[in-house]
Amino acid sequence: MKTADPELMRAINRFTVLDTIRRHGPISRVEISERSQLSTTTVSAITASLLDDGLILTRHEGDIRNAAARGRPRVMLVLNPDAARVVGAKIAAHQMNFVVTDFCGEVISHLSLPIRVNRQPVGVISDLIEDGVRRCVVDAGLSLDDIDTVCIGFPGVIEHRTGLVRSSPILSEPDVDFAREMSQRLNVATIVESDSHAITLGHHWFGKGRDLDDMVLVSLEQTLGLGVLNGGQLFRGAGGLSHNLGDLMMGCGLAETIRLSALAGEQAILGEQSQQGRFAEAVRLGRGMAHAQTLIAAEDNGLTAAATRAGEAIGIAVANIVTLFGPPRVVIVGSSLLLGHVFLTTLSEAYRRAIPPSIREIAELVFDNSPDEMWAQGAAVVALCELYESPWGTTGPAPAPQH
Amino acid sequence: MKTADPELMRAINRFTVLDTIRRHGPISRVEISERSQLSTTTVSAITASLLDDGLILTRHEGDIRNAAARGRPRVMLVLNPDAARVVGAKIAAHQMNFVVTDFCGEVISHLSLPIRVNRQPVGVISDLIEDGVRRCVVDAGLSLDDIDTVCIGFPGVIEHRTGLVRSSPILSEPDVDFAREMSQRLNVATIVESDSHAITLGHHWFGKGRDLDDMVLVSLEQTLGLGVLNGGQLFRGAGGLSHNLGDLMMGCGLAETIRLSALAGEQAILGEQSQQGRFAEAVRLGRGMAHAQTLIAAEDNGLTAAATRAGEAIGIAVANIVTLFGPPRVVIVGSSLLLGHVFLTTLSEAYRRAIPPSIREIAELVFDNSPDEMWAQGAAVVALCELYESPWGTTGPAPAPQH
DNA sequence: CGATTTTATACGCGTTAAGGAAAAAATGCG
DNA sequence: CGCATTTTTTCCTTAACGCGTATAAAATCG
Repeated sequence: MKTADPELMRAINRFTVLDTIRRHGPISRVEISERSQLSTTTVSAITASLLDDGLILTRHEGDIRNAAARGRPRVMLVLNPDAARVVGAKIAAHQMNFVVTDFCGEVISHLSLPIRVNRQPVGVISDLIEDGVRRCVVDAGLSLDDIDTVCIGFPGVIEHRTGLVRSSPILSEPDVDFAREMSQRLNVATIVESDSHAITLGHHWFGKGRDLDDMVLVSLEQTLGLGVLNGGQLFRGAGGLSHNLGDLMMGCGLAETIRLSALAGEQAILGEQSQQGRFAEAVRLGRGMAHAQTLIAAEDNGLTAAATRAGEAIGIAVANIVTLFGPPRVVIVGSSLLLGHVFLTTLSEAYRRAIPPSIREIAELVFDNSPDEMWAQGAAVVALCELYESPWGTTGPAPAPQH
Repeated sequence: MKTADPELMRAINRFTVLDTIRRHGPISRVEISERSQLSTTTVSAITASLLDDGLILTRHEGDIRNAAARGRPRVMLVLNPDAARVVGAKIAAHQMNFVVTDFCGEVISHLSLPIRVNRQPVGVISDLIEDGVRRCVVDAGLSLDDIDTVCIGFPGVIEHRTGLVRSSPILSEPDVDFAREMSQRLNVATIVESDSHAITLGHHWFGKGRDLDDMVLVSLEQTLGLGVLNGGQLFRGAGGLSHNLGDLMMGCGLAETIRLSALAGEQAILGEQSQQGRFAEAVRLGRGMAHAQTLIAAEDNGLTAAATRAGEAIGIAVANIVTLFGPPRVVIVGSSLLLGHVFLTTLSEAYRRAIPPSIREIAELVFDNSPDEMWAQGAAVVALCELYESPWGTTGPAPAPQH
């Protein structure tokens, strides 16, 4: 059971203020006070402390109120981008993406490496990731010493609390302690997180979930993942395990059951054709879905059927997720969206038919195919969230030692 | 965003102490301090306040430590059963159950009314519930004025925050504001909650979930419900809606989909036979499942097939729930358990086959068919939880006004 | 039987943080 | 240049936690 002491109180209120400044751009102390329900006194004390710690900056310009601004002008506060730097990474089967971001989550440098890591030994993958991180940091004009935290987004089932990769399609062995591995290699605090969770927070900060504190995100890539945002925070089930939608069983009786991944996973959609020729080439380059889309446009019957089947299954699964979580919005992301029109309309239609009428109105479906960079940025956001919540100094301008 | 102030701090710590006393029976202050990580000073102050408010009592007997107990003997603290009384109710299609409990959740009186409320007008149902509550209170030797809170457990989709019954199989109309209706009739604060949520908390306090702060409960009655306990608290999705498992879609493609309720709902299992003769009689008395079990034992092929089909479907659904929430335990309750051996083994077997191997070990399945009284008691627990969290006085012995 | 030991609880004090009142700062307007 | 106005800071009060220590209550020992 969590007990409360002044420290917790300070942590909560500091985070509230910092998060308010992050969300609502340049903002004055009074407005923070209004938004957060904290007294102006408290806001003043906390902002003083944040300024003292160098986490925020004052900006005297930009008071965009009524031009007839009388009285003492507001001093606007913004995050100090230079307060910290983090690295976010997204590891996929055929592609690795790295970003370095500032304290605001803005991307400073981006590195995309089209390398197949699928089924490589853990040591090789660690090597590749280490190289990617180092290079991306150098590209940003920084050194690893300038980096506060690294967060690596991995497909599969990840135990966030311990940094354990319980199972991942790109690792041949289970239960890899990747967090420790990378922390040691880089000598920087490293978080390992499910890629779905990363992109969920990414959308919460910068994407399709900016306005909501409750939502669900479904990611359709090599694995089928889920991120649940509840009260502005990621919902991590008991044990902090990430979810794996692909393991959901579709079907009524044992005779006809099949896992969702076998219906709508990347491999299931692309099928056997993808093992050969130009298709295999495209897949190897991480462009399997795009290639499939051109084939579908050219009326490839097999692929069209696969896309339809996958769309239906996902639509039903999403309806079930909505039944369980009742979110106001479902954001659907991932490479499978590249399958195009057939897939999307089938999905939407299946969803519409599967959702119980009584809750048909509560959730809206939103599709988004942001580039891989955004996934890496999401991982960076995961790292930033931890920084935001970590304790820094104490509130208030420390009683300056009298000289 | 929730901000912190001394009031919140106090509320958190008071609750922690109160909950520790409730859970760990007669307990001394030192032990509370050890368990809660609060200093002995704080525990002393808070317990003084709780004693002052009459919520707890001291007991000088019962120090069950090492017999060679030297030093000052510990003073044991227990909840004061008389600190409050609440009413819990479980409303089902053919049966209403009421309990009055003390502050510890112990049942003082229990009333079971075998009345069919199914599809009655809202006014009639309200009348019946009102009568039941009043009579149960009188049976306990109390008057309604002695009751602090009433909680009514309803099947269906309930919005706990507002007390709205969004949809329920026993109400013919949607969106009934039952909380207000009953509050007005009884002139006592009334909570409306999903019956699944009620029995979940009931099991957390007294049943199969006493030792766990994270678990999932699946209830199989007229409706198929779900309760998720996360960190010792009920997980209520966005908007505080309760879940409805019965609305889950089983099946891969649109052609073969069917809702879980159509496979494993009470009506789906009992089938058309239950409309006639002695079976109908049994159903009307709320003994449909028990009757079905005797028929199955007598090798009724139709019913056996139905039970098998339902067991398979539920087993798969439970596996999917575990995939999503990863709880260490799943408690399965409800009248359908009365179907007996065929149903239970099919369910377990289907679960075993449907659960992904990687997480096969994390969750255990537990069956429980406690009597209806426990559901009502669970509703009482819901009411008690609100009382526990509500602010009472201030911490510590108020600085006695100097005379 | 009283002194000593041992343990539990209570009390005083210091620290930290929130919040209210009022002063101080910074600007526009007459 | 003084005054009105709005924002921010300063000072003070209140509340709560934790530390150290005093006190209370029993068991043991001389």
